[in-house]
Amino acid sequence: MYKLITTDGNAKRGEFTTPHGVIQTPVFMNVGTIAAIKGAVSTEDLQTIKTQVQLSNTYHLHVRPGDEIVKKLGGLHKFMVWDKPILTDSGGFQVFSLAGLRKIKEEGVYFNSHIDGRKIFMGPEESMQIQSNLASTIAMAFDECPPATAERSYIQPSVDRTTRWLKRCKDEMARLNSLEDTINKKQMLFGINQGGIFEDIRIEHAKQITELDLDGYAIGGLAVGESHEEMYRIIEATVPYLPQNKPTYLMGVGTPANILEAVERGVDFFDCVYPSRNGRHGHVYTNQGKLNLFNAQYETDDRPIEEGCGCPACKKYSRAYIRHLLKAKEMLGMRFCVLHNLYFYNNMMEEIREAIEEHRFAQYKRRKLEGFNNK
RNA sequence: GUGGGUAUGGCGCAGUUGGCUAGCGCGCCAGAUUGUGGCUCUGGAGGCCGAGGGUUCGAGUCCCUCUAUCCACC
Repeated sequence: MYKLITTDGNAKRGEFTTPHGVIQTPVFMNVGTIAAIKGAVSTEDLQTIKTQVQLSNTYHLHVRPGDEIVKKLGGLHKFMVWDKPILTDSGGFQVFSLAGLRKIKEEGVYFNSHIDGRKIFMGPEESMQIQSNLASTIAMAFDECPPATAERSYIQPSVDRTTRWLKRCKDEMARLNSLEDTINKKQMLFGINQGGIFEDIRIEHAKQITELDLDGYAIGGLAVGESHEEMYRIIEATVPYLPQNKPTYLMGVGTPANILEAVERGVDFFDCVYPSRNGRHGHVYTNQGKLNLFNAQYETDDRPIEEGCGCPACKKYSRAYIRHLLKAKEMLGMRFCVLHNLYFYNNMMEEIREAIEEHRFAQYKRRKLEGFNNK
């Protein structure tokens, strides 16, 4: 259940109540694709870096260790020892982003495993069954995510199929939630809006999926090659046609600046691999922009990544030490950077929520963006 | 001491029967990365080819001397 606390322009400050606790929005979900945030990050760490929601992935967990195994062990929450909300992505994106050979049919998608190459079929029902086995808090609909370069003639039939798939997802989820041995019988389902960079297709699709009365709605198929301007234009055009009494989730986005722009346009949920992946690569976020700790200039820099930052890395360790760890390919270096970046994101979301509550979001955003550009 | 091998960017190596601005891997210096394969990709800097002499239109490639180093033997 989504409760709107207050607004500031189009920016929304809300609370989303789930069976695993309340999510304060806007929120950035921390990506742990394989039931772990890469970089040796534990549940204990997540508590210190203000994580509210973890995101895991249907496709990855289906391939390894297998959703049946996770179910036997009591579901994802018990498996990874995390009692707060978990959102599972449907596997739709992975089918299109990393499976090399694939065939899209009305019933679903045939493709090869990226682990051992074996053939896998996944359709709406399979995705729901896997997510039900994983017992996440929120399941995502199984959709097709076409590239930004896709033409209208490809997008329209693809979106129509995604709509048909969404109805099947809803029916299957309802069936699964009613079964006796289902772990989470209150699993929520978010639908996904598609339509590439065509506003009219986006809007029409938004209207159609809104009728299905799901628990939340995502905007998918963005940040896949189009420009920032195009992305903002589509968000601005689409959000008004999604239900305002449900959370809006912008999938896979993005940079801190992307998030500020999207919050301003009414988005509540975000997720992105940037803070964790960039962290593993030594790129760290600060209020003065992004730093690459591999750069030679940090070799003797004994300052923390960011002065005054409350993350476990900045409290004690220097840029020079972390750079050394990174250069030596020591896991601890990655770990510090990932913890810092996730803290940076989670903390920024907290600041955003406060700014909206105090109706000074526009000012907050402007200052933040100015800082990022200082680099 | 004798015989043999090797000397090419920080390290490890390619460089055909001598032919144009000497390559490659790693490292180094930068840059990409948006519902994650700790990956991958893209640029860049850096070498008077151990030293000296010779042959030749032309030598990293052939010849001589020296130096360094490795192996075997005494």
